[in-house]
Parts: sequence; C-alpha cells; structure tokens
Amino acid sequence: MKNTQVKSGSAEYVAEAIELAIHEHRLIPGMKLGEDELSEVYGVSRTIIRAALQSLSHDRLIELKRNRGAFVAQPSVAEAIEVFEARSLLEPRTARSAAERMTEQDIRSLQNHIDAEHTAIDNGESGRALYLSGLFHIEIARIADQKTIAAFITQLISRSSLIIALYWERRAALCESHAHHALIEAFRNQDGDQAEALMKSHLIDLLTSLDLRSRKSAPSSLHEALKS
Amino acid sequence: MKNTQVKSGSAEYVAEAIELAIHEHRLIPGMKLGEDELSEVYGVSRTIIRAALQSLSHDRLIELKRNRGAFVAQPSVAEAIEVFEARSLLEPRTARSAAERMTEQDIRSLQNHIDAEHTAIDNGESGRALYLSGLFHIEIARIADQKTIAAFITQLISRSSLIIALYWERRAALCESHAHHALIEAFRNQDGDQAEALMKSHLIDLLTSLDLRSRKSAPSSLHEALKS
DNA sequence: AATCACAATATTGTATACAATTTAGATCAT
DNA sequence: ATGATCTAAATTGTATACAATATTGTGATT
Repeated sequence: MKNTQVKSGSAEYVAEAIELAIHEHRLIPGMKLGEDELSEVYGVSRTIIRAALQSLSHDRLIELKRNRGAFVAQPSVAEAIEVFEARSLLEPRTARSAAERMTEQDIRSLQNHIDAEHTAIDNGESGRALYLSGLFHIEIARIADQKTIAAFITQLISRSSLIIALYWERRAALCESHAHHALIEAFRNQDGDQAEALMKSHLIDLLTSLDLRSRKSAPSSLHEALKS
Repeated sequence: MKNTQVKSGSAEYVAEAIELAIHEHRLIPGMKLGEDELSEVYGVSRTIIRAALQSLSHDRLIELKRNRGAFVAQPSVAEAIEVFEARSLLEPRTARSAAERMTEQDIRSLQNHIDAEHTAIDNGESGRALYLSGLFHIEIARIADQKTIAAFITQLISRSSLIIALYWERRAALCESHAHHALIEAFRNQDGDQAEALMKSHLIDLLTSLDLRSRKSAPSSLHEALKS
C-alpha cells in the first residue's frame, strides 16, 4: 500500500494534523501512535514524526514512554481537575480583557465560530463541533491580545478535549451553545464584569458535567482515524 | 580538543543543562547555539541536540529560526509585560493555595532556598542567586500541588530570567529577599489572604523594577559558558 | 575604497542505517 | 492446558550520511 501523497509539510504539519485528530476524537485516549505507521501515513521519515511526537508530548496530548512509543494521553481524574482549575485562573480574566477591547470584527468572528459549530452539530459531526467549541475559547484569548496566556489556554483546551473524551457522559447535549451565546452578548456590550462572570460559571458547568467516576475506553485502528 | 566526558544523558539532560546556563546568565539572550558546537560539548550526536533545542524552543527559552539555527531568546518589551501579566494571574492564587496546605517541612524547604540564595549572593555568584530566587517561586507552586499550573509557572520564570537579563538595571540590589521573607511569614501563619496579596505586590515590584527602555546586549563566547 | 557577483565553506534539514530494547511467538516441561 | 524460557520479529533510540540552505570570502568592476 504505497502512499503517493505529496510531501505536504514538516513536523509542524504532522503535529497539527494529529492534534486535530485528537480534538475531533478520531484518535482516542490510549491509542498507540507507531512511528513507522505515522511515517507511512504522512509520507515523511521517522525523523519528522519524532519531532512532531515530541512537540505533542510537550503539550501533554500524548505520552511518550521510553522504548515503548507514543500513546494518546489519558488524563487522570486529578489531572482533569487541575486542567479546569488552571482554566478558571486564566480564562475569566482573559474574557474580561477581550470584552474591553472587542471590535465589531471580533464579534463577527466569534459569531462565525458558533454558526459553524451549529452546522457541524446539524450534520452529526459531533467531533468537529467539539473542536469548534474549543476554538471559540482560543479566539477569545487571541482577541485579548495576550499571546502568552493564549498559548496556555490553547494547551488547556486541547487537554480538555481528551478529558471530555474520557469523562463526558451526555455527548448528545454537548456544547454549551447557550453559554457561548451569553458570552457574545456580554462582548457586544463590552461588559467586562459580565464576561468574566459568565466565563467563570461556564467553566464550572463544564467541569461538573463530567462524570469523574466512569471512564470511556479502548484504542482502535489508527490508519482509519488519520486518513482524512 | 577531544571531549572524553562520559555520555551523561539524553536530550533531557542537555536541555536542562542549557536551561540552567540560561538561568544563571552564562548564556546571554541572542547567543547562537550551534548544533555541532553543542554536540561536541555534550558528547552526543546532533539528533539529541536537536531534540533538546526543540524542547527549549517550545518553552520559548530559545528561538529556532529555520535554516539559521537556535538562538537564546530575546523577549520583547511586549512579551516581558505579557509574561508578568500571566504570572500575576497564576502565582497569587497559587500562593494562597500553597499557604493553606503548607506543612512544617514545606516551610523548612522554602527557608533552605532562601538561605542558599543568600549564600550565593555572599559568594558573589549572582547568577546562581537569581536561579535560586526563581526556584523559590516554583517550589511554592509545587507545594500548592498543582502540577499543571506549576509547569506554566516554571516556564514563565525561565522566561523571566531572560527578561531580567535584558532589562534589569540594578543587578547588585537584586533578589527581593525581603519579599520572600515576608511570604514565608505568611506561610508560617497559613494566611492565604496575606500570601496572595504579598505575591501580587511582589510581582508588581518585579515588573516595575525593570527598565523597559534600555536593553542589555550582545552574545559572547559559548564554550566558556557551558564548560562547567 | 565600496559594491556586486559568484564560488567556497559551513550549518541546518531530512533520510537512512545500525544498535538497543521491547514485544510476540514458539517450544518445552510440568 | 498452563506457564516458563528462549528465539525471532518488530519497534524505538541514536548516530551518521547526504541534501538543501545560508554564510562567508574572494575578486572583478566601478
């Protein structure tokens, strides 16, 4: 099975592709990411794959076990709580900053995210919807013009995606779209207090909607998940 | 000039060694980190060096310019402000958490850090003193038992070290030891409010003690800085 | 002397080869 | 059958070779 795909990019490209697959839950926590396998899928040498895996490991999206290989991370319950505690330190204040410097264009951009999210839900692409719902939060950090904090939030949202894959119960009713709509309303009014408060309770809602007892399971096929 | 040193470790070891050199200001912002050069210093192949450099780049301690190589990062003024804004979101609340779960042993550990810092100052090892002063903050995050947040703070403190190298004026009077002593006092009393407030003002003091107009300069010799 | 063009050199980017380690499978004894 | 032990296969860790790109140095031209 020869892969004739044009060599489309370096380590960054591969890392982003895998990260997207994780976001969309095509790659499941615990799944093994073999180097040769990835190397075939993306048509680059193991050197590139390794660089990509190292980068993903640094963001804690995968776990690198020495001499054993790379596995999609399986955040523990404690880690899940930590991630949401970190988010609750960073995101509410960032939402406030964003609200204060929000422009018309920014609001349109956020509204587009929500619309795309709804479209995805309607089409039954729940993985994509989840991904877009994360992008909404990242977009807020970008608008706040805090690159450092935005980078942290980006990582935390990626990890949240893993946490949701493991501990979310009612995937049908996902997506807090109400909370996001309420946030946009606060942004429209450039109401920093309101934005901060809404984000705070939104994060609490998210955490409490997890079932931290049970735990979804089990790796499956890799090629299938990455072929898109 | 043959290096007969025992191969003492993999990418992690190299990354930590370079990070320490940056912390202690033996490596100066802007300095070029050539792969062959590092490869000789640490007696490993460029493969390992590259992995280490990629890791450091991810923490923004070095900048990786494509086809040009690795350079010790030179945070801009805007980035310096961002870093301290991120710290001010994370560290005060973390200091509060730490205060609330502080044990006798933790306090001794922090006291030891301060003592070591003073010793370093007395011996004129200002680089090492600065490093230890950073460790004090990291230790607090560890005591708060928040690994995720601790990792962020660790990165921010590393970057602060670069910022200090670039923008600090009065290096003689460094080290806020008063602020650290005051924090320990709050910890002794398990006074969360006080700890949070002290940390907050400590960070403001740090930022305002920088001179964000002028900027120290210029790379120097590499082998010298790393030989230790 | 200054500037440009071009060759020579050095450095980084990627792939591959080989070594070390783990995993899987087969064989054998109980 | 079950389990242990050893062998073969597969996978990861590291070093090196080669290709691509930048940097430096030289000389010609003005």
